[in-house]
Amino acid sequence: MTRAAPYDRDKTLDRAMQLFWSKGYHATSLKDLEAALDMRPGSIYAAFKSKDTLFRLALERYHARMAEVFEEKLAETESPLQALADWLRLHVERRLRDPAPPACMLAKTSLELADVPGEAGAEARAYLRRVGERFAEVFALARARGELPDSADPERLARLLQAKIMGLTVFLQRETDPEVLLMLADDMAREVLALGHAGTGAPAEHARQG
Amino acid sequence: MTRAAPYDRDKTLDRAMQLFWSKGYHATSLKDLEAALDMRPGSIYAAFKSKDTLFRLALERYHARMAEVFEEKLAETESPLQALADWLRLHVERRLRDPAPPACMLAKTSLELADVPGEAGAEARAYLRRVGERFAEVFALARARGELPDSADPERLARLLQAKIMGLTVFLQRETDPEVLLMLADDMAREVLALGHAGTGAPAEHARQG
DNA sequence: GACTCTTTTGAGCATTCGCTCAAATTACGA
DNA sequence: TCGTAATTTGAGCGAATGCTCAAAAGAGTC
Repeated sequence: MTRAAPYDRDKTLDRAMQLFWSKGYHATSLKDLEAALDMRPGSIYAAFKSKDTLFRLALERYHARMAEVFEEKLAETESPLQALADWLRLHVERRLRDPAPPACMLAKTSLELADVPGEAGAEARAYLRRVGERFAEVFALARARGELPDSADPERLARLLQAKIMGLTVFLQRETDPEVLLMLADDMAREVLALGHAGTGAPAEHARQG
Repeated sequence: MTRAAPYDRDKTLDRAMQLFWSKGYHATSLKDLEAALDMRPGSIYAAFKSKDTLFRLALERYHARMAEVFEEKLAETESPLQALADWLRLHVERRLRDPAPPACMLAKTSLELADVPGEAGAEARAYLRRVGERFAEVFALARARGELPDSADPERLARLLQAKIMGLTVFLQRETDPEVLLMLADDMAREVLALGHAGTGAPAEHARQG
């Protein structure tokens, strides 16, 4: 090796992720990327091959970051159900503090690149599927610990939760009042915790197996 | 007047809506529109002024269509709560039958045009706000009829419901199994109906006022 | 300092973008 | 049948798009 790349690949990918996350794939031009990464076109293509590839690296990074925060919360909380509820609230609190885009990048991409040829849209949907599977594992764990009735269907609960979360992040885009948003996250968190109180034959017995 | 336009403006707008709905704003080129509307660029600009204007007309149309179906269901059902639940299921059933794009065009647009200058994104968010207000009216009606406890907060319930619906439509994009989707709609419908059984001091007392 | 290998540079490619406008076409009244 | 005004046409505009590549610049070895 005779010359090291002067840029920090990690920070560069972070900036690309931030930009793509906020503007989406199509609305982000190479001029935008050149400015954000402080690199000239040739360097960008030498380092990342194409706009498409760079976008997919940004997607992968986004997924990894989100999973990291989630697993952290899960590890530090006794009850899996409580961890899900806490994470929901934490998610909104973070978005109120950070200048990060409010909506989920995976959901955004899945929608933007729905009928557009290319792998990026399908890739985003694959990541979403993995997130859903992880939620199902957590619900299964909760059931094994007796937090959920035996009749509970982890996959079904996971889909319901994931749909709610994606809806929450879409909602974050149109609403800015912190109080309202925290209330919404709280309502969803309560619905998760209420699953634990069910199985008594009482109300809120949605999402049973079969 | 000496020459009538040969095209049917209503059908033309429908086709434009379908195209924008499915591909989004940026991924839809004028070439695509020319083909879908069977019009040459000059005619399109004479009739609709610009791509942006045409897109906003498509948005308006989408909102009107959705509102129409909703109001119809509401009018034909005794209980407002039941109407909401039925409409939720109806929505998914329709998407399974029709070849229409699965995701809500308003949510899609709100996300795609989040950080992009222009009015279209804000307009989509304004329509979403109107939908939310309508939901709140329906919940208020349910409360007035005694279907909900006096302590219920219609606006809060409306936000929760709307977030769930948007999440549902995002979910529709990644999942295609009809059984799974109907199950999900059913779970959400049940959560709406469960609100009616609350107020007994039992579980599922989320979304109270204050 | 000269040589080598790697990386950056940026002018500029081909293509596509949204859009315009002078000319051709059409349907009506006289 | 003709004149007229509204409408359609499509070649093509200027600008922007994603991207390339020959040349320049830098970091290491001797």
